[in-house]
Amino acid sequence: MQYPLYLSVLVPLPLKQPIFTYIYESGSDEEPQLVGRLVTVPFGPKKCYTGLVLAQQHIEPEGAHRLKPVLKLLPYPPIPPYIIELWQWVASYYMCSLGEVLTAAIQQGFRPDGTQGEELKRTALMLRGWLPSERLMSDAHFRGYLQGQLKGGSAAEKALQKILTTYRQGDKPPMSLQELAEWLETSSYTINKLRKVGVVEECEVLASSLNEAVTLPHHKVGDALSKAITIGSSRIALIHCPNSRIEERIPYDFLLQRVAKGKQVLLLLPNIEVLKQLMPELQKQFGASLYRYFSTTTEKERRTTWLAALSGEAGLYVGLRAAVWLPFASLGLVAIIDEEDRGYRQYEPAPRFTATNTALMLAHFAKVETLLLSATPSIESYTLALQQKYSFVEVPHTPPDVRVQTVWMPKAFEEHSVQGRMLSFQMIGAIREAIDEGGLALLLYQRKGFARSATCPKCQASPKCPHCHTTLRYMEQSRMLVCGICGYYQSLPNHCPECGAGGMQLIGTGIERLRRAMEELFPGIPIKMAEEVDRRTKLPPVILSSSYQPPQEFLRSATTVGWVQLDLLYALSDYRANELTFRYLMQSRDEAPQLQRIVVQHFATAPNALTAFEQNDYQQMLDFELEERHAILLPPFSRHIDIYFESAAQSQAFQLATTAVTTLQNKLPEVTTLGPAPMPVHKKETTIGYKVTLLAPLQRSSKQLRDAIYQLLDPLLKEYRGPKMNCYYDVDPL
DNA sequence: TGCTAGTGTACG
DNA sequence: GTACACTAGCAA
Repeated sequence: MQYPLYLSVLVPLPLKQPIFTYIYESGSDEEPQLVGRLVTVPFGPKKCYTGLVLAQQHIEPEGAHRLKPVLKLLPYPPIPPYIIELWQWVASYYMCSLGEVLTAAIQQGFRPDGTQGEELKRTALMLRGWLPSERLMSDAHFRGYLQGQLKGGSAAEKALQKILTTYRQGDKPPMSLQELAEWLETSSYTINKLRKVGVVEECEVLASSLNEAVTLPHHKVGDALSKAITIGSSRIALIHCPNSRIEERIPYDFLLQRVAKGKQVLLLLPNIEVLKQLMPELQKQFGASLYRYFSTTTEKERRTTWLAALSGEAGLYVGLRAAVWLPFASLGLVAIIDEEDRGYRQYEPAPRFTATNTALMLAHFAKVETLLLSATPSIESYTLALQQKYSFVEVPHTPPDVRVQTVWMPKAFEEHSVQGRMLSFQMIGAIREAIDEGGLALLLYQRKGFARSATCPKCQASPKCPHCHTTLRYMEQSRMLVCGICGYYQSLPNHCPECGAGGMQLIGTGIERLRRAMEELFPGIPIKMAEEVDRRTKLPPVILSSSYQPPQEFLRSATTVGWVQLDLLYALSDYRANELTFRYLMQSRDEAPQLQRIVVQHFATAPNALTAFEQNDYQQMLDFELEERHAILLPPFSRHIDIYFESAAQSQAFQLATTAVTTLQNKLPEVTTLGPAPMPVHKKETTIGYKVTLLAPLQRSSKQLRDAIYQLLDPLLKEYRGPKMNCYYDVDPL
């Protein structure tokens, strides 16, 4: 008996309600299992999208709408139910549409979208050709009928016999008619006959489903790190590897063992730089069972990896944050390297999610273990370890043999031991040592341009960005005043635009001024900015980096690291500033194998991060942070959610954000609601955004909190009349 | 009256 | 996200 099936299909669009019903006419006797399958469906008057089947039923649903039919059932295996559960969790936890999660989770290449009528772009891994028909293989009646049709002893009947005795479904790729004739040892006339009666039919098959089995790697002699790992009953282990370099945080042997057992292992890395650095060794260790999944690989390779994950191929799956979307059919382990890294956070576009947290949920739904390996774990993870939600492993280590000098700049100025505005005698001495021994001095100064501002000597006015209202910095190279946020630029005016006085003064310092000072102090020595260095030739003796996380390859060669002004990081108005300062200090020393000495200049008195770093004491930083954050209920002692209101109309956005703040403060008094804070324009359009920050106590479940927010804000947005307003959430921002 | 730009609504 | 219907504003 045949009847139509009604499918609930999730479409990859950012809608509040992205699930729609379609009709599927099934051709076979049994009810096909379509949940988890990808289907192409018509949507609206012109478009069609590939969506995910969430449910099926044969009872006609209510509503008099005329339902549209499914256009095509994609030949991928179904997405495992626990993966769909994970995606639903992401949409709910990170407060975004399930359609947005689907868009992120299944890349464009795997779900061809297009215009109705026009042939959908065929996916590259499909093989097209002729094979014995599915009906022949599955339907005994049809088989009998065909055998009756073809005269006994005829060439066609012999060919059918051959198919029935030798062919098993899926063991041959689709063939051309000529190849089919060769296989069946018959003529094109007979093939044509078989085609007409329906013994063979044209079909499309996934190329990868015919992959031959990969030999799994042998498991080798254990490394010390793998031996140290123990995982408790919580199935999550936080592994603290103090003073380690990135390659020392990969438990190769532990991962190999799981792969050798025929399991899929997900290895998450925080950024492309680390990934490139580790790739040769990973390739050596895992060989053919290494599957790569990140944006710089070819689309074909990503698709192979995706299909391998979905078909349950054992192996090590390596990727950046997007690899958490791989639909693993037989996951055995998740390993996250440097879980605290900001590279795991995605801000734009939605879903705004943290891959570390999402990967933990992936492992949770798959009921497998997770390893978090880090040199400086986040306060959040450490707290969970303290609460015994994670088991905690401290890997033995040897403190590095590096000379650490700290210079308190106010005192240095007082003693007149500062040259070129910002370099103490200690710093200059350390740089000179590096130059003399033929090493590399790497100076860190996270301040772009030449000067902080151009200021009028008479009225003290400084040109500001018309979009962001921040003071424009002066860039020496382009001789322009530039906005550090949106990139707006203008030339340096000769006269003050406010009062007309002449002789604008350049106030404050930037990395370009540092370079000029260095050139005066070290004449004849090549001094380069990090971005100018030609990586193919020998490194210059001095490199200036405007990032506190300089490129790994410079750290690898550095013999001296100089922090020109620690305060630019430490004094950020971010409750994670101290934690971040400690982490970057540690990295600038521990990831540099050649390092002899490190000099840190600072203005603040005894920053905790610096003292903890000098004493090589992670615990000291943690204790300080936990106390600070507990006192004012910051994460991990509260939940942090940011709400954004964006519109071209500034006053309306501000007004709505203000109303939201008052409503939230009145109705949720236990939650600290801050803002609205104006946000810099981040897109090219002239939209203005306001941010409202919520810090909610942990007593209430996060689900309850989110529901309460929706209940209060949805009516506000519904009532709002005026220019287009965009409102979105950012849960657990980093 | 005709055109354009902006907005609201629905999409199964 | 895209398509289409609708409306306000404006020029002919």
